[in-house]
Amino acid sequence: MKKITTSANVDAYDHAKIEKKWQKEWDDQKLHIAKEIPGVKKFYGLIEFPYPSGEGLHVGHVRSNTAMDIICRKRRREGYNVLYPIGWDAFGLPTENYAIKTGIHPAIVTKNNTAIFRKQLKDIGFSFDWTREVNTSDPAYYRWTQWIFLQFLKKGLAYKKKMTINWCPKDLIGLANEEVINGKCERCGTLVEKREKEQWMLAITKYAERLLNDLDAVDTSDTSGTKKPLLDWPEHIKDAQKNWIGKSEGAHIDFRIVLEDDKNALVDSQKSDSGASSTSSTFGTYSTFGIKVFTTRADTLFGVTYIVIAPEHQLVQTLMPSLSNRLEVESYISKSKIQSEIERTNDEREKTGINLNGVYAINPANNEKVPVWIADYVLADYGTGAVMAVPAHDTRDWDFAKKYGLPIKQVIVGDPSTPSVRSENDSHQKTATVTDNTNNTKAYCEDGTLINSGKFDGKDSESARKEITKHIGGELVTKFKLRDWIFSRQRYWGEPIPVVKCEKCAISNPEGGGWVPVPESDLPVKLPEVKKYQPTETGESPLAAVTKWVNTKCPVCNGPAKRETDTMPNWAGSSWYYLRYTDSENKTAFADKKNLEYWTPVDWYNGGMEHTTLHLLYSRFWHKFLYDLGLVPTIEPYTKRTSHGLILAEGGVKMSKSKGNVVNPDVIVKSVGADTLRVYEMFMGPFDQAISWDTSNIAGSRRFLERVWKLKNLLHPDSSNNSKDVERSIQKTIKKVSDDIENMRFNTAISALMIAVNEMEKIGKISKSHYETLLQLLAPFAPHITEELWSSLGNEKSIHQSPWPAFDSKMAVADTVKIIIQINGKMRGSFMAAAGTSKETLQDLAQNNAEVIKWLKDKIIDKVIVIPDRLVSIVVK
RNA sequence: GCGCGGGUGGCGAAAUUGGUAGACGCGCUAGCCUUAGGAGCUAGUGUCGCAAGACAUGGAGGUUCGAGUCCUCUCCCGCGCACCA
Repeated sequence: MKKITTSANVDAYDHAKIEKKWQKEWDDQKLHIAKEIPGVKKFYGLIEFPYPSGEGLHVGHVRSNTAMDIICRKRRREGYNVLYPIGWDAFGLPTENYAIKTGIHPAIVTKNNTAIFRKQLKDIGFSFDWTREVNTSDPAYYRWTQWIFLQFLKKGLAYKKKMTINWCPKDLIGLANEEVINGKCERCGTLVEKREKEQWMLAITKYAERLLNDLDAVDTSDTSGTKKPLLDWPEHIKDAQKNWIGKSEGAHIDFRIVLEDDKNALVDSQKSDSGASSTSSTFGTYSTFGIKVFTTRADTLFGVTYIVIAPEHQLVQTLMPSLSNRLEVESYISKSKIQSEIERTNDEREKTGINLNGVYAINPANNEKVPVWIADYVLADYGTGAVMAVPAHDTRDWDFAKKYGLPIKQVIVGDPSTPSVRSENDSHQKTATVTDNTNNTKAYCEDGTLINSGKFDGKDSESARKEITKHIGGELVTKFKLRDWIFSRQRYWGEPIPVVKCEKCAISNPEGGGWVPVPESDLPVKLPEVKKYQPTETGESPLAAVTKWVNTKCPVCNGPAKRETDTMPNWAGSSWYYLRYTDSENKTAFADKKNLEYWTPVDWYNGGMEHTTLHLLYSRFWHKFLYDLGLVPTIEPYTKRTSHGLILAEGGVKMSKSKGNVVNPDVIVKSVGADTLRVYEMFMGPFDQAISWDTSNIAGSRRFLERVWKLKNLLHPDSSNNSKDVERSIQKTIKKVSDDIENMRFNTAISALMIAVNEMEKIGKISKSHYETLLQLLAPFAPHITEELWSSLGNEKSIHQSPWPAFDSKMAVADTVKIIIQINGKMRGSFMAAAGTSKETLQDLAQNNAEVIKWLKDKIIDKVIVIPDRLVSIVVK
């Protein structure tokens, strides 16, 4: 028969063979190894290095890695010297937990897992520079993580502090605030508890202002005169960081505390044996025995009807002896202490509190005497741990006042031009003793005009804030939600914190608490072998059991000392890995200055939204710190940041081992090839949006590549008969694919390539040069098949070293255009016209168009709008 | 509650400055080719309608010759933060 199956088989697209062949070839040619070449423009593309979990590579890794791979491949062909490195964020709990279960050393587990990841990544053909691979759990790497910690210590930015931490009773680990989600452990979902523990802290709050301001900094190195932002980040990522840092401008205002005895007489606090210091007993003068509140609404000061302080506030203990309801107060405090985080943050929960009987505060604005309450809706660790309550203008205070029958006093009215929340005659009531002088059903929280505020009546909120603060001797201050970073973990599989505790030094130098840094020359402090990885109930690291390791000599006094057994959180190693990539083998510094100057900052960093407030903020902090020490040349680490959307399982749920819906990329690579997998993941939908995996759609991507493969059968030796149309369509494709890659609109880039292939198939013959251009555009997406076809066309050098196709705008201009005819806004016809046809001619052609005439019959033309090269819009009556 | 994203065919989605809504792909339908096909090729495929045509981008208004796109109000979904004074 006419069977051509054999010859077809010979010619079939054999992805397995092709992909293996070229991966080896590229390796042999060292095609993707980056070298510092002074004078040649560089591009540093970065992906978040993976945690080598036992589950293997996730299809989500493939999505983000492919995206950056495409960009890097394009940059190389645009003449950039490209660094696209890879490594392992290898410290972490899952590995340690696995070690606990199996007894296998985490280092072994890590080694096995990275080997699997490495093979998986190589099989997909990413153009990583594998010679710069880093591993955060490698002593040669964490030596420098420890070294950076010592610099923090030296500058006083690392300190140990006893504090209440979030404790996960399941993982037996302390958590950073950032790792607690809705009162639960981020990793295992267990309710966290509060524990008192000495913790190493990093003073990230010292950098809060700069971390915030530099988000909107202007690039001063750009001398072109345009004010280019320093960070090319999408606004939503900047917003997320800004919200997290949480700057608010407000004022500290002092309220004097007075105590009232049984006879309702005011007694100065000095007379009580509270131990508080007071310099005056005269009503109306300033007393140091007072309470400082933080407020952003000093304009509402005249509306204060009570003061609330956090149960943990020191003043409560000071006042305790003077309280008549001492037992109740004590019981409230102990109750709120054991309250779990989840209860405290539940928004359904009603506010509770208790009055401190006999304790009053004097409003510095009007000398009014208001009661003092404690309530756990006031946070001890924000602001001053005390607030002035203005129920008329704050929702929380409103709720609380309504519940406990506290007075509500309105002092702000809305702009009269906008609907007011209150009636006219209310504004003339000026009484300090009303229980509720508003007719409102909720707090009015907007800015407005002041009333009931003495000489400030009629002022607007904004100016009143400053004036009132000044008037009563308050202080304008700035607060941040950001807290210092809890840097200790009581676990094994992390970087040991390189300090020792020396009792002798603690006596001679009490400032440092006896903590002595390990000399830099003694780094790294290596993790010792342990028998058991199990963390302890007491909250001590498993390292504490290794007495031989723990007992050491003090580097200062040579006396007996004990090593710190806490380790660093896994955010430590990832806070500076992008710097190590520039010089991964360096043994004398974390990276050579010359290399840092050449490669940094990272030009483009893609990663997940989930790292916006943790990793991204932490690493910016470390980078700025190193910049201050003169160790890195730029104030920001990442010039451009983008984020990818998650890949969900079919049905829109998260992929997880337990649900059994995890897609293994190996299986796809084996059955349809890495190129198909790459094309599919780029085509599946908008890159920055979450999307569900859909196996049935992979066939379309495979089909597309097969059609590209078969196009070679349409090669025509005579390229002279290429019509201008074909040329134009190629140019359009160059433009579209180039632009789309820059904007990470990979789905439409592939769609444009599909359109080009469809057109070529339809025409039935293609010239070599057009085919080559198509392959060149497709090459970043599908590097193997394009390389094979490119080479079969007789090219000796790799397609990935060929220049990126140049867009020729002249060739792309069409000489005839389609003109749309609209009648009363509805499309009624169209016609072809030469590009640049005059308005008059177009109108004429439109009105005489056969399809249009019937619509114009018996109608009067009211108006005609002509958009040249586009449309003619006719309005008829 | 606040912040950030989204709502367009059966499905994933396209749509420069407002200018043919649904490109591209999946799926589906019919036909061709095959011993066969989860292969390939051709044609079709928003909804209603025989058709002419009408109606269609979460909903309601508005601006405009013209709105998925701009304005006002509103509903729903996802993510983040969450008593931050």
